Amino acid sequence: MTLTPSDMLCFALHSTAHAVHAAYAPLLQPLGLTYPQYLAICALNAADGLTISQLGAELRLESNTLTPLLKRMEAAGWLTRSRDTRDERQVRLRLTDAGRDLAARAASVPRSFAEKTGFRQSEIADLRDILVELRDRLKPAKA
Amino acid sequence: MTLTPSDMLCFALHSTAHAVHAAYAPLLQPLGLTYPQYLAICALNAADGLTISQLGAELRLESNTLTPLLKRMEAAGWLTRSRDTRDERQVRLRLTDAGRDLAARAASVPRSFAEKTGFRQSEIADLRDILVELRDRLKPAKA
DNA sequence: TACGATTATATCGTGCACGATTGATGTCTG
DNA sequence: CAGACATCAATCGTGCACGATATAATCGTA
Repeated sequence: MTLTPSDMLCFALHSTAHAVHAAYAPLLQPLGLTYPQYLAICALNAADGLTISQLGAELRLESNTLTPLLKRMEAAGWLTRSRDTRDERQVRLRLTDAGRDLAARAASVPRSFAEKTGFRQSEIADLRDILVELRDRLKPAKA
Repeated sequence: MTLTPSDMLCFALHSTAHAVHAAYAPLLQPLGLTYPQYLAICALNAADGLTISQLGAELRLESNTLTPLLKRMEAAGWLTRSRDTRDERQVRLRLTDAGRDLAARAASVPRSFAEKTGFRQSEIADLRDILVELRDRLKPAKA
């Protein structure tokens, strides 16, 4: 009864996440964005001025991943990173005009993706909610 | 109507895959395995003597990812990589005794994971099937 | 048989993810 | 107020993933 990867939920998740990543790539490449950078742009577009920790809480990442990613995005001219004047431990992230423009041009991406899946909006939302339920059972969000 | 990551199916998938990865880590670490290495061991335990392409078809990875991964596993003494004598382009992968032993010790891992989720077996299987459906719509398996 | 495709694997460069650690800033308490 | 502790970001090392490219073996066909 040797279980093969195809039998496993974990592998279905792993491989589907990669497939989704691959499906996003051609939509994001024209914008010069990687997928995690796209998530960061979306998060900041909805809530500008987040600290790295706050962005990390939203994306479930930590500074060891975010710092280099954000430095690349800063180098691309999409955002600024500056120490909070009240608490110099924190770094505030703010979209530049170019970054806000990019966010606007990326707004159609989720719709294009949804069409690729062929799923109805309700199916997409249901699946999302099941996944979030599973995720939060395995690893509750912090703060 | 700026969409944030929490609204998106893609992010739910992305973050849940990471959470599953993190949930597997403490189960695999005592065995000295990473998650992709665990998948490779399972695939080879079910079907020994695969070529790199065949393993890649199962895991949906290519030689640029698999070659270094398999070299590390060979260095750990879990498998052998040898050119097929009939077609020297291909590399055959075979578990060593240590590799087979490792597969046996890893057999309980999926059960431990399932318990962590708190989902019933039927729920796990249903979710797996939905994910596979989505994955194959986005990216049909090759060969 | 010779030579142009095709196939299988390997290599290289970049980016993401994460455990472990470091250093600087801020807070709390004796 | 001083020293212990906590918090925040950055750094380092390792492994995975993937696009692009290279190299060697094999196949097909003129």
